[in-house]
Amino acid sequence: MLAPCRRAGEGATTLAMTPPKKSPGVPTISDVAALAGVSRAVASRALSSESRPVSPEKRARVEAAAARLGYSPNVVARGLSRNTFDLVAVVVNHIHDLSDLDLFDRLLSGIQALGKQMILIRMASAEHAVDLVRHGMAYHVDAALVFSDFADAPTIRGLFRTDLVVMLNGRHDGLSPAVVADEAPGIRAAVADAAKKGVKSAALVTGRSSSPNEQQRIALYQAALREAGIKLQRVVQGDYSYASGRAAAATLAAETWPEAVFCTADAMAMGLLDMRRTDFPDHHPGRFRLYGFDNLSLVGLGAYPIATIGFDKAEYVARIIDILRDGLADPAQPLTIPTHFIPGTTA
Amino acid sequence: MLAPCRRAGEGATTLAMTPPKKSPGVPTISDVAALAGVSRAVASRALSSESRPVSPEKRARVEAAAARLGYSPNVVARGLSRNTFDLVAVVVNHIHDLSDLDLFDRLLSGIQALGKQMILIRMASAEHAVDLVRHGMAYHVDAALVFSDFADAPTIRGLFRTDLVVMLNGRHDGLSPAVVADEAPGIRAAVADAAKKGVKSAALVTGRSSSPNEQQRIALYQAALREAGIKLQRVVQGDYSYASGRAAAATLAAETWPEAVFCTADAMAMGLLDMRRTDFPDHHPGRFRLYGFDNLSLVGLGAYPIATIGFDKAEYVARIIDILRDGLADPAQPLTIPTHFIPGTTA
DNA sequence: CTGTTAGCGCCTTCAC
DNA sequence: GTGAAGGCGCTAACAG
Repeated sequence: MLAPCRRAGEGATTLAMTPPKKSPGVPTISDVAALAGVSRAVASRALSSESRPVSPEKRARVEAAAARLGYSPNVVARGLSRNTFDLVAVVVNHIHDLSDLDLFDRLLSGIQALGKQMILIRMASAEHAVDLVRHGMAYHVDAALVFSDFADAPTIRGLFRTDLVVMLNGRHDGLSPAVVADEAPGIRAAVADAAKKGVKSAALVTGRSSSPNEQQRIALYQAALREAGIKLQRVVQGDYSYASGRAAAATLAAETWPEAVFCTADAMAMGLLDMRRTDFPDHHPGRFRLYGFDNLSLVGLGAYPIATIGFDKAEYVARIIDILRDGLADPAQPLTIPTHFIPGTTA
Repeated sequence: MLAPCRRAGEGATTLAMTPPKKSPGVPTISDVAALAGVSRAVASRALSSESRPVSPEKRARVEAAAARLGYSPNVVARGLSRNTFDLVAVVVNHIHDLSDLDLFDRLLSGIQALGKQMILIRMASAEHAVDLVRHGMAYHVDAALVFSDFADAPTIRGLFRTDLVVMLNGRHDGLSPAVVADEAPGIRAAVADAAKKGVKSAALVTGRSSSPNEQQRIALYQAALREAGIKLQRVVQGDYSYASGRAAAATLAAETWPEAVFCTADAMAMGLLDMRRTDFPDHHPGRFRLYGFDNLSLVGLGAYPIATIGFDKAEYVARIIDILRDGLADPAQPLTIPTHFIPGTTA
């Protein structure tokens, strides 16, 4: 199976043994040109919305012919000569990198609005990726959007045939454009909120601290807490997952529960809260403030009474699309999206 | 921006004005053949893991040359002549059709394991779709997996150049293969579970009842409830969303709360439960059984104390991949995946 | 303005 | 076994 697609001069029913030349198959530009009584070049120009001028009458004839034949250009053949395919690769480590379907959906429709199509690459490991990309259409994309924190910019640039890679994983060198969240304002605001509510002691639940991204985030929390006079009594390491949030709850419960818990991911905050609920099903949880990070849509809907930190997803996607369309004047300077504090329903 | 990708004989730095002929650009098979001292045809055969025999020594020379040059075939050119691109389109109405990232992730890695790449199409409207698909690489895919309930099989077949479309949206005609969940066993088991626990009255929260899929599901619930002697005291219509679950809770709260609530989507059950929690924050919710549908991974993790109905996602994806690889012997008969009842932590 | 001619890079007969 | 030659469908370059 996975039969090749129908080609020119080849009907859907592949019963003909005769050299398929004029079968009622997919029409080519030659068919259009012949029907319109012009040369292939003129037909091509008339249809390609090109700058080159074509006489109105011929253009009309060509368009009529194309419509009558139901012609649509073979983008592969076009690609081979124009050397562009209107494809954008989205590279993820794991699909969950696109932590939020909302974001993903916006991105997809933005790319389509640009007249491009999205090809999705799951990059499980670096070596695997080379084969994967080199032997597939992905190699020929016009741009690559990198969410996977797996590879750095040079690696990715070497992997695709395009030079336009947009780093969205925090790992930018000065050469490829990047969009990053400015986490400082959101974190400061969250900590300030806690301080305002009289919190004196807190715990921090982190992700894999190996990533430079996460290290910086942790540093921001530490600085903000110090500044606000809140004692950071415990740091627990998780891995951004719901399950690791549950584990963190167990760890924290072994000591005095802090007045506030900051998690560097909403999923961890959710797990932590659910674990508390499970542990004390009939007992109203002791008053503590819970802060997440990411602004997952589920949290925004009020499913979990936690406060969170996030950026405007629409703006984030808009910046990415801008870069795709116009490039970035100065790739040395990553584009920055500010984060905000989002008070929860019952933070 | 969105500059065309580098092509053969074209270095990354586009400073040369000379006709790029032997620049240190992307190597072609001609370069390999020249370096190996053989003809292009031999090089092609040696590299294409073809059945045609090539003398071992020449093969070795070709392989060495390819390795030294870092040659990788241009899949576009190959596609143009072989007429297949190892691309699989995944058609969604809205990205949320892939209700679960787990499922999506499995699918993506399954497709990649097949040596194919996934191109993602968001089909907002039918007319829009034609242009979108026809003018992009998507038109040339080897297969299309249709999750969007937007279009029926004939429409989709007319949209792509391939005849292999796999209907995963429940809208199968007899011509294209389809994979559907057999919802009866899961629903019967869920209702039986309620009956066993002494439930006498229940409500049903449904999705858009316009879809034939949903209508059948509703009928299955009705039949099972009747059979189990449980009175269906109320049917509330939602739209599968978390928000509509909250709304349903409000509607139900206006009357006597039923002993059990069955929702045709986990997201609705989650919303319904959270709404109850919000309404009675300090009050242990009256004893009622809550049943969802979909087996979202969040539910499986224990985040929500609801029972649910679902199928084995690994098996589901495996069936799809099977079809991609081998086709389906009898497309008239949709492939069926049984659903199971999954008792919740505190159903 | 238009038509002719060469490719794009690969695969595939078909002769040798 | 091997190589030369002719497409695949379209577009860019070059004449008219």
